[in-house]
Amino acid sequence: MDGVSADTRDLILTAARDLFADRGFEQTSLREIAARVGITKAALYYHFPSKAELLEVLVAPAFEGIRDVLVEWERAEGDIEQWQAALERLVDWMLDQEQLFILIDRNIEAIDGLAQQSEHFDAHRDFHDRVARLLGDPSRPLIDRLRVVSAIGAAAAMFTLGGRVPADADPRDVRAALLGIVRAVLTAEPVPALPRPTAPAAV
Amino acid sequence: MDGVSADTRDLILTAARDLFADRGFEQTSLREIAARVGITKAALYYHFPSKAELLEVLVAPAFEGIRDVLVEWERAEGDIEQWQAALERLVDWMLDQEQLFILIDRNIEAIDGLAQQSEHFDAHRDFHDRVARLLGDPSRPLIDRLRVVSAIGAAAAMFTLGGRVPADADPRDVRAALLGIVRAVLTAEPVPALPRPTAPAAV
DNA sequence: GTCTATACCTGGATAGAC
DNA sequence: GTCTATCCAGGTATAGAC
Repeated sequence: MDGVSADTRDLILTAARDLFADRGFEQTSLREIAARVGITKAALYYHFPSKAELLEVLVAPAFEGIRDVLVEWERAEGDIEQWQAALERLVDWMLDQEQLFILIDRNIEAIDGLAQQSEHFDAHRDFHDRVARLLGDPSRPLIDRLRVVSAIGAAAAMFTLGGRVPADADPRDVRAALLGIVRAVLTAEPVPALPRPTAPAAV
Repeated sequence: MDGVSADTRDLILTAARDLFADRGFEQTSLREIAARVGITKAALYYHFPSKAELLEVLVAPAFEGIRDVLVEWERAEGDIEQWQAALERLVDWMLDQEQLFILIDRNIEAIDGLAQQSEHFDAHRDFHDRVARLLGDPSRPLIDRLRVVSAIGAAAAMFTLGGRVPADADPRDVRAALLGIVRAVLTAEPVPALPRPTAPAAV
């Protein structure tokens, strides 16, 4: 049979994922993708109606994964243990889908822009809306809002700032460290105004 | 007199900053910038040699500010109080330069891409190098590396995920919360392997 | 059903007139 | 210091070969 023969559509998706993750969505031309697959630029349009939809097909599953976590946050108002559990799943998912997550982070601006115009990218819009709603919800204590948002940022920072998991580290240790950090953020207390002697040097 | 008359170069920079922050670098055409200033697209090229350099002039001071914080991290190996002090300056700087920071975060992918090709964007490359070096340094405990990187991610998450400071919040409360979160991350301990995320962990 | 050839439009960039 | 004219690359779209 042809169970092994990756069809053109899959080859296109693979080439696009690698190029988008490497040099970014905007910096990747359809000509490059077509060349890597071995077809012409126009042939892409038989398989995908636009460059944007190519990106969406790649990232949609990821945002659906994050959405599930956020939905639980909303359900579990103020319950830190529930949040911690949801964050744990997010951390595991990030470690699992490392490549995909890097792609999303690198191209978050492109995804943002496309989501505003396109009728697609529903999952992304949904994610963005939920975060904004959470952050701006006056019915919750400010510290709780910042705890949740900062916990996501802390968990993702390794990817957003560093790019990848340190090669010399045991993945289990990384997981343990990230979970500990997440828990610390979720239970963090505001610091009363500290008079720091060091003058905040202006930029 | 022309003391008040902002010259064309300043008008271009202002228009570019607003447009880049609003719809993003790639999505903003030189035509739009020129139109907002009231000149033609080609006229921009008298003031700036390329679209990329326009962006660099805008963001360079910011990366120099971050670099100073990172330099201190490297100096203060393992000294959490030193890191906390550096992070405090970073938080204050973010809250001060909110608009600029949002611009950078929105366009980090474009900046990344341009920094790879251009001989400019030195400050950005330097920042990126230092984070990667810190994260991959086997001579430091893994937990310390992740603490520092995650602390930056936690502090910046409000901007990277939410977009801006909640309108209803007192800036001093936001600062106190962020500093508390940063401190919690810097002192976070790894969580021993938990068998089940849903287990009612007693804390 | 799959792909090539080709044309169109927008956007970044340059040259040269004024 | 600003403009017109022009070029080239890239995303988009269609017609038609196989």
